Amino acid sequence: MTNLVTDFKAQMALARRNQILQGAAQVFAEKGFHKATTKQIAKTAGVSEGTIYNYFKNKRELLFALLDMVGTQPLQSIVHEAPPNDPRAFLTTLMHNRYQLLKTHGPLLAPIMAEIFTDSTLRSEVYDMLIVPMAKLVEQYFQTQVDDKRFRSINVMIITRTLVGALSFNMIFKLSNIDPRYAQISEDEMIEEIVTLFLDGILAT
Amino acid sequence: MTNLVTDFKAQMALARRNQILQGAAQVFAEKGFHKATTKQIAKTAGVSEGTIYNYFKNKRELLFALLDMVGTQPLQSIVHEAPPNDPRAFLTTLMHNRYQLLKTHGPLLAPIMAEIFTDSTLRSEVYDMLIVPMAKLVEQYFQTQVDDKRFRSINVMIITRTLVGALSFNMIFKLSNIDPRYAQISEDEMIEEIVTLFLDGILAT
Amino acid sequence: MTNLVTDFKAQMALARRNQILQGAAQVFAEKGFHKATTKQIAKTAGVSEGTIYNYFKNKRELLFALLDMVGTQPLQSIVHEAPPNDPRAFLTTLMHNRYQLLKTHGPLLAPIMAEIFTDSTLRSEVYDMLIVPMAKLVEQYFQTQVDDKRFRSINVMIITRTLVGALSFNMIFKLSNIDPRYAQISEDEMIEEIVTLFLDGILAT
Amino acid sequence: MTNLVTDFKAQMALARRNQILQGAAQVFAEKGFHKATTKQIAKTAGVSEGTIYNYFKNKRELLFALLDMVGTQPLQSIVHEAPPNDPRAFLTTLMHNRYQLLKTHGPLLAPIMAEIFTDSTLRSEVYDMLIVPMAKLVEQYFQTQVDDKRFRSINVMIITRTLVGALSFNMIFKLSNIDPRYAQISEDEMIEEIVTLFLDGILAT
DNA sequence: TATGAATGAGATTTCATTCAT
DNA sequence: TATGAATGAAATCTCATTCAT
Repeated sequence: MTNLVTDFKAQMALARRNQILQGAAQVFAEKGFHKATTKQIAKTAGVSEGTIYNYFKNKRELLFALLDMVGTQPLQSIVHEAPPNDPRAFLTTLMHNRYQLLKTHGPLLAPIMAEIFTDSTLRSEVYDMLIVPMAKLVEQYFQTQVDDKRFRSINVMIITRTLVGALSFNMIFKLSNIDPRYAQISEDEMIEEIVTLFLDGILAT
Repeated sequence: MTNLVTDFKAQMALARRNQILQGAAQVFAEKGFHKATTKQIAKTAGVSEGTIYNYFKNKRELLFALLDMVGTQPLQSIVHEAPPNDPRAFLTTLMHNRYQLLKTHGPLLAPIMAEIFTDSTLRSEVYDMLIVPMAKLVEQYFQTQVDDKRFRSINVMIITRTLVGALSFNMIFKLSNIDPRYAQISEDEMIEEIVTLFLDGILAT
Repeated sequence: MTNLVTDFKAQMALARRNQILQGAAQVFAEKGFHKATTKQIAKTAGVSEGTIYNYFKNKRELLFALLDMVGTQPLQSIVHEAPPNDPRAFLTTLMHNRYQLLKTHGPLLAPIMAEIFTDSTLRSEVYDMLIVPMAKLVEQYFQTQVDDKRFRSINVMIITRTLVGALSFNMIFKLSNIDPRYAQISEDEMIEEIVTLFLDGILAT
Repeated sequence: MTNLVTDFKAQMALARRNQILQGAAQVFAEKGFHKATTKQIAKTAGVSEGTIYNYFKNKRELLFALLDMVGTQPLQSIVHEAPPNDPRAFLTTLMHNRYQLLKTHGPLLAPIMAEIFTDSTLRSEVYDMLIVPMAKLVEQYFQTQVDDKRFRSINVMIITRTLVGALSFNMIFKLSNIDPRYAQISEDEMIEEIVTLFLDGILAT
């Protein structure tokens, strides 16, 4: 068997794997992890139930595989994209980047988030894959700014979590339809408001 | 049948209802909603499976009932407890209050949170019951401060969600064991750091 | 709840358990363990599939439970029934007893025997439950006879297994329809032939 | 196409067939018939799953084919090898021969035996292939000895089954590890004990 | 002929809910 | 009202077999 054939087969396998993942993503997004049945996933993906198990050990592995898809999102570049001496630009860029990530993968992340509260393995995985990279990046950035006296003395760990939580919460409100008032605010406005808060606080000057 | 007897019966029924809810709370906290079985709940509560269905329509209603228990937490008092002209005191008091709430009900809230991502009814209920009261309170407070020129002009809606998100995220980190560094920070320190951020921002002066 | 009620319930439970075991026995006998489905067993027993699992942890436990039924067969009495000084009577009685056991439980033992070759746990259980008691009894009897000089010096372990094997094999032939010639031989004749072989050997005198 | 080519092809096909059977034998021996998967057999044999079905109609045919391999064991020669007038030599030779057969094919015979209890076709086949040839041979030998007055008058059919059962049972004990005491007895001793029993019985003289 | 991906029927097991006592 | 045995739908996963390449 030549390499060409091998490559072709590998391509096909990858395509089929993705086909299944797409189906799983869709059904998970619609029904959540538990109410999504393998039968439904198979039907949506256009394969038989058995085929799913040729590519994934079990239903849970589908969730992990989907997480991997989301997790492999570039983040490091932000450090270089934004001018290092302009914290406003940095934070703004970072937040837009995360917003786009959630906008893209939001429906998929919901069932993953749901499982997080129950499944400690998944919890660790999400933490290591989605939280840690961002947190580390932001912490380091904050520390640098503190060292350079551009930021006052802060607990970078807490402030970082504060940032992540603040952003996440607002994103969820903006991307969901919970509060209709959010529809009237643009992504830019929302992010600017948060950035300004972090930089200047809310006290009148 | 006299009122006395009726009352006694009602009391018994209420007691039995609570008994069941205690059992459900415990098992939900341990196993999460889906892996909690009614058999297990019945055993933990010390009743039979059938009895559960005399007090609750189905397993899902147990979750809603538990949410009601958590939701009926006093919050309004904070406004009066803290001096209205001292935003730092207000925010600090508020945050401690919420922290205590999560500390008390955290294990029970986890399975509820997990279901939120799947169950839109539950989502609305949690939103109306836990988020809205706090959000409304904080929004009003913020608006007052803005009107009184103590706060600069802000989008109170966004800043409020930012506050809630920031606090929630930090609380989760502190109450879980995800990041060991959080163990070395006291509740007071954590809340102070967040409050200061909100009031002053992070820029060096 | 009075003891009467408890007893009644226990009786019912035992009856239901037996009802299921009867169904399992029948289906196992017809189809063998692997081809017997729980659905079929449930139908035959006249209960729902779920009910089976209220009484037995899994399908395999049905097999073990059936084995227990077969295993609890009296054997010790033989020692006392037969005159101790009459080896011919002892062996004859023993063999008839075992023959009756197999005649009664044969169809049920077949699927158990089949699993023995695959399932080492079952193998041990059958060995301990069916082989060991008989073997021990016979070995002791043989040893006594040797000590009393009624038997020549023999390896009681081997001779015992020889006896068990010899009897088992003949019983299987007699109870199955493999060899039609066996139909023309009575149980008495068969056992007498074997007993005489053991006592006298086959050499012409 | 010449005969040479045809022959070559036939040789290849036979080789491939054997290759598959070797794999099947190994996996059946390890896992038993039911737990052996065609995937595992294919891997062990070094072929693809599909190829198996080019040579065998289904998984069950593999078992039958393996049985054929075991069954084609020479036995007739024994009659000529052992001095006809020396029953002890004859029985001893016969038993050693069967013991070697089981020693060689034992692991493979186990899964076959397991299926016997369920599969009547297999049962007949094993009977015709393994039991009948030996039984017939032994029966004839016994009859001759009876006719020659070297053996007393016996039911050759029963005594033959007795012999086969006696030997089989002891062999299984010796080849398995069920009873550790069997490890301390040599093959020679075991067989001699059985032979002596058959010839002389166990009564003290 | 060889491959191995795809199939899909079918099996075991779980568990929320019902209902006769 | 309390019980808990019975239910049976439904879900996951396995694996012998097929078939396009």
